Amino acid sequence: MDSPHTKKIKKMIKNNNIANKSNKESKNEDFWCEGKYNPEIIERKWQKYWAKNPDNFSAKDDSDKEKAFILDMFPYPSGAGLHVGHVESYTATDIYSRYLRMNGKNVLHPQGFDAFGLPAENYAIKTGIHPKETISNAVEVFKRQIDSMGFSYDWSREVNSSLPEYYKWTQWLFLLFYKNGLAYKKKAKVNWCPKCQTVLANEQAENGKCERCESEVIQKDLEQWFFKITDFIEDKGKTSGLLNGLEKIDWPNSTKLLQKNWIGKSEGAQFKMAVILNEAERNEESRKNKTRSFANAQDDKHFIEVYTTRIDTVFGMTYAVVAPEHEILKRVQDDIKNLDEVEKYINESKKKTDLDRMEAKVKTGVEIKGIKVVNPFNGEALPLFVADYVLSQYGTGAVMAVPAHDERDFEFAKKYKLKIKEVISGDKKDGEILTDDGILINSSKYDNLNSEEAREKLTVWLEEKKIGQRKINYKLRDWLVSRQRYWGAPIPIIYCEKCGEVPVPEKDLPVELPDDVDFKPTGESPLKYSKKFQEVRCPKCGGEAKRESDTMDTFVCSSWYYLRYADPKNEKEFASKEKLEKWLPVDLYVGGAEHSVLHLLYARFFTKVLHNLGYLNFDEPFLKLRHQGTILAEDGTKMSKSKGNVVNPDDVVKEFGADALRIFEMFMGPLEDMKPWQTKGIVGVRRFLEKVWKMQTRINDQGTVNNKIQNIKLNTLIHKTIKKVSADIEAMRFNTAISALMILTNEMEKQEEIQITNYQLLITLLSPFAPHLAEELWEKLGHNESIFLQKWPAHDPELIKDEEAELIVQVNGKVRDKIIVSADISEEEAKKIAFEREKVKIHIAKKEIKKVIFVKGRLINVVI
RNA sequence: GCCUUGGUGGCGGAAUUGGUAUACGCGCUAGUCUUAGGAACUAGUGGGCUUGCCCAUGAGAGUUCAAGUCUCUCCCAAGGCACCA
Repeated sequence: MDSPHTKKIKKMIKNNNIANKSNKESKNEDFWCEGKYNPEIIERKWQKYWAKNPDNFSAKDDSDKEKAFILDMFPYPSGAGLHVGHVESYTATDIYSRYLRMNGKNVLHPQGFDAFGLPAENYAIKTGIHPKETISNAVEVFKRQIDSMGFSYDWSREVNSSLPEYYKWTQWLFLLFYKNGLAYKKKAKVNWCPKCQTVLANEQAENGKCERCESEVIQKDLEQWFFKITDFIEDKGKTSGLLNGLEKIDWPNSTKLLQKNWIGKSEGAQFKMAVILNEAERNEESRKNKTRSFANAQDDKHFIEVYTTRIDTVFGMTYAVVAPEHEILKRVQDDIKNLDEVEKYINESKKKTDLDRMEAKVKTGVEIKGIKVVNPFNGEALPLFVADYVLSQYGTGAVMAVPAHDERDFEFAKKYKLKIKEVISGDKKDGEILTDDGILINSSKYDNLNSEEAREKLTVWLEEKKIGQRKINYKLRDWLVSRQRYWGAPIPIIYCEKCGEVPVPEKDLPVELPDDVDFKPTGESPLKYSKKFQEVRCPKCGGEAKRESDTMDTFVCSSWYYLRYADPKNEKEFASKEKLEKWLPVDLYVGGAEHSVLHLLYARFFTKVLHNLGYLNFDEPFLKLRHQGTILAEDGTKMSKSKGNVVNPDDVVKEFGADALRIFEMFMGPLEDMKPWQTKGIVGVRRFLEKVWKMQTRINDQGTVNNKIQNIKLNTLIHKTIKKVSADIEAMRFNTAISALMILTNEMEKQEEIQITNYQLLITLLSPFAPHLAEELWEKLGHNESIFLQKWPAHDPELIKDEEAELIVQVNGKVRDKIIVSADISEEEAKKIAFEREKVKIHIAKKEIKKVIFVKGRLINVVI
């Protein structure tokens, strides 16, 4: 089979097998390049070439071609270097970008670094090395590693969130929010370590203990900066809200749902309940009068407000509960008979962190003696409790308790032996309560209504009596953006004794981070210790003033970076309107699912604010979003440094080549799936590349065709492959695209001679996946111009039509035979042929044929 | 507890509107290549037996000429939320 020439080449390859890693390159470089696929050499060669010809990949501000903005989530440059997970998503966007460019699109495909954040600061505390240095070293490593993968980023647009020329605009945006009432200061509960005298992030205060000194963390009210994200939950002006906006973007449903749940919209009713303070008022007559008249009472000592989504169960209320922080407790404290007990409970609750409260499995509470509340619907006087299973921050901080139809109330009522009154009938299991909707019972004139109808009527009643109304609540709170940390963008505010809170004038931006900061934990925001930084003149009155010493949450920096790529060097604006209009919004965004909520929600919020203020002409930043699935270690567990099972891309590139690694990561499975690494699996991909490489020795460039029939079949396959690979790349099904390329390669390999045009098509189809190999082979075929300046091939619809088809013959749905027929065979003809087949005859035997089902070109099913 | 996504050979995974289950790759088996070697080549590879038939897509039922795909019940795994009234 093999020609003498091929045999000779094979022998050469054999004698110099690639497993031999000893460095023989120097001996005879020409020979090596000729005979053997050596990714180490060709990858370096083409990376150099691409670096010298950045125009091949760069985004053109002045081009008329249709734009496409393909974005990766910019990485945090950690000291650990690039991870195989980075490689996975970057390869996906690189393939997509290269494909789009070859299809004539003007592609913006930038990369940058999310360089502020805790790890570098903690490292500085430990080692004394300045975060600036740590980060710049890590960035260098990342860039080298990224380039070694052959990713076609437009480095001329690189951003780094820790550089003053970037965070100047983060600060500018803060001031924009501030001036528009969207950034404000208020007291907020924070985790506070009394020994370190500092605020701790939630993750530093796990289990209520300080990460550093192990002492008990307490909750402390401190002045903190917030962004008013809750203003943008619903549509605002021309801007769609964070909820509605989700409907028009192409994101994974699970991610949209996560955001929805995080926002946590709930629709219900809020109403007032009269508070009875003493025995005298509990007399039947006065209570009734109270019920009817309290709505007009100006003295709010006399009622509490509760929120519920289940007003249909209101007749089942047997008690009410307020959170320990509820203000009613102070207002009525003179009337509380067991004040000592109540105060003790409140104080204990205050000590608990939110985490403790949530983790407490047993509900606790204390009845407030001497006080009753009145259910306005039936005038019943009910006991009032204080219990920390009711959250002060949500709703009104007070709830009506319906133990018959709410799990939490049921649990509490069982423990304190409170009445349980059923008011909804429906199916329920023994020993359990009914929490679903049903038909109302024991609810006076509302009996026999279903829950939904009842909710409507009861709410209307509340509104008519002016004691309540419809109410929508959200779980989402405003975004706390201030951090008592060094390595972040300083908040551009100055405090003057005379003028108070003064924003830093725009001309004075950026407020630069001082270098002369001691990182050792002193207990306060490190910026407080830089005199140079702290002591300033008030921009308004020129008097002595102090700078805000808090920095911004790193999520602020990452909420707008995608906008900066449009105009990364602009010194006058965060980006010019013209360039924003040219490049934004992002057409495809790829990154980890761990950002489903915070980063992606904050970025959407920023976009909506800027749209509302007229800076942007769109209100959703990322039109299409996909997540890359986690790559697990070979044993199916998560890769982690401590387990020592982390795969370093550098090692893989060294052993198998960047092209092999790229293709392998795409071939492992669907992009979004979690999948385990298999070092052996990469061997198959490498073999595939070798096969493509070796085919160059059997090229027929004379245009003669030896086997016409074979050639027609191959042509069909080639055009089918063009169609499939194109469709798969567009749908980001890279695994099946590669599989199709393998099938084509295997088929071409069987040919005695390979037509040069076919080989060129194969290489072109492969080029986005294995860019180095493709460039090298393309050059060897005598082309002077980069393969990436070629047009992506189009398939010929005429050529993908099969002449013949394999018709499946079934009897009663079971496959009994397969026949090769002409693809457009008619039902009559197919029947005729099928009934003549021995295998069919046997199965039909003498039975009567009831029905024949025919699917054109596919199958014929005989039903007996 | 609630929500979401999944469960297909020894492994990673394919499978259009329901229409050949296991494509492609790994691994494995046998063989080939004038030393050896495999990250080379060739062929085979879901299971069972009576060798042309039966059984197989987490389990069980249902709809259909036909189910991995649709419907219901249950089991398991991963991820998210978690006292939000």
